[in-house]
Amino acid sequence: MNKKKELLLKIAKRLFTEYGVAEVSLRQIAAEVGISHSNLIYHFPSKNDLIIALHHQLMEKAIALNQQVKTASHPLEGLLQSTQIGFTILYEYRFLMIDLPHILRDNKILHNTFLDLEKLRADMYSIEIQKAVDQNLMRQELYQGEYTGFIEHIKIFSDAWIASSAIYDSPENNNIIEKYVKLFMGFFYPYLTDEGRSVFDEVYFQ
Amino acid sequence: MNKKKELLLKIAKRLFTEYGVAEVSLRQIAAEVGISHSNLIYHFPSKNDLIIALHHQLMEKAIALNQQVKTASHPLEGLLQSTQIGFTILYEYRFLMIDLPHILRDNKILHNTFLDLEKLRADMYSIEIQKAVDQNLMRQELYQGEYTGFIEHIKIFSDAWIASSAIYDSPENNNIIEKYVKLFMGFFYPYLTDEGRSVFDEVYFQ
DNA sequence: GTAAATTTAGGCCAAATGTACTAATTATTT
DNA sequence: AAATAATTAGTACATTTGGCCTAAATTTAC
Repeated sequence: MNKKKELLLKIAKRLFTEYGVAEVSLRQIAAEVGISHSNLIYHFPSKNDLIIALHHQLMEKAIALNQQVKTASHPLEGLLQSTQIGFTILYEYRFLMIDLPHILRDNKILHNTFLDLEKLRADMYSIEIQKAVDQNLMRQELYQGEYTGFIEHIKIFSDAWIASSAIYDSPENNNIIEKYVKLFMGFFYPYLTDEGRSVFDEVYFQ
Repeated sequence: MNKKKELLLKIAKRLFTEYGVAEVSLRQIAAEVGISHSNLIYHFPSKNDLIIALHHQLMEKAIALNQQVKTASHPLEGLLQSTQIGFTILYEYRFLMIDLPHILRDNKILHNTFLDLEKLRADMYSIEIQKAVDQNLMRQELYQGEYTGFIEHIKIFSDAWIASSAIYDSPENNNIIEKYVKLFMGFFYPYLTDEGRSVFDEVYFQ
């Protein structure tokens, strides 16, 4: 990736975050960077190309950082670590999540990427929960399909917390990520066993 | 409310739902109705006025329908009923929730309305949960603030399920509302007492 | 050092949009 | 019936935006 392109993406990301994807034009971005409209188009022919490139950046960072988190002692610890990392990176690219339906509506490729990712996430959660059940950290299902529903809950939350934050949280608040990581982890608490709870408290409250 | 205005709102709602708020212009709406662009502007000077009027419709319907649900025998039954009603009405106006951040970004009035509504909802949930705890249908908190977090979970879900559905559900699926009402009710299950669970099963599975 | 490729800028165009103004038509009131 | 108010249509204008083409400038390759 070019230095120049990285600069363009950085500024595009800032403007998208500040004003929303729909409200920012290629001309505005070019003006902000200090280059001509044509020049920006030379590098990124359309707004969609910028968005795809930024999404690509996000994925690269997420993959790179998550490979550093493999030595968790418990499923719950790994979960907390990857949640913190994931939420932090995602927040940097929050314009994607804030305008997600709008972006995916006119971007079939990205939409399909999201559908694929959703399946991966569901599998990942499913495996982690199974591990936690096996280690007697989480209880058995109370009814058939309970954890399937639970996974739906946390998937929707993972997609939605940024948009929710954009609506309800004060922009001055600088504990946003911490707040939503905590809320996310709170999803698990009622499903934990007594043992799970003591492990959880230990991991989570240092 | 005028017959004419109602027609305009109906068609605007359809177009917003189908193509997204940002992608529909006043000229398109006018063309679809079969009136001149100027005429539409006479009734609704801007897109925002249409959105505010539609939101007003939504609130009127929600208030009217919820007044018919006062005779629930349990908090859980009332919760289920008002959830079903609320989700059904909201789904009719789903364009509002799908493009929510975008809409609220350039609509301070509606944004403040949402912030106020959020507080009302939180209080309502808080009261219902307290009732359920008092009636031994839901358990006590396991830790200080557990139900505060829980209310955050269900508020975010309530705001987000429509956008999530727009992204992940097949448009042919016609059990969408049922699916998300079920998911919503599933949030409560792990917090129920044994008694709460038997009541819940009875209410929910007829 | 020269040729080729890459990058950059400027201008032009067509389409769309919001806005405003005027005139005509229709409905309502008196 | 006449006057007044409400509704509707037409038009024109400024702005913005995405696309496209050409030429200049800069970098890279040979």
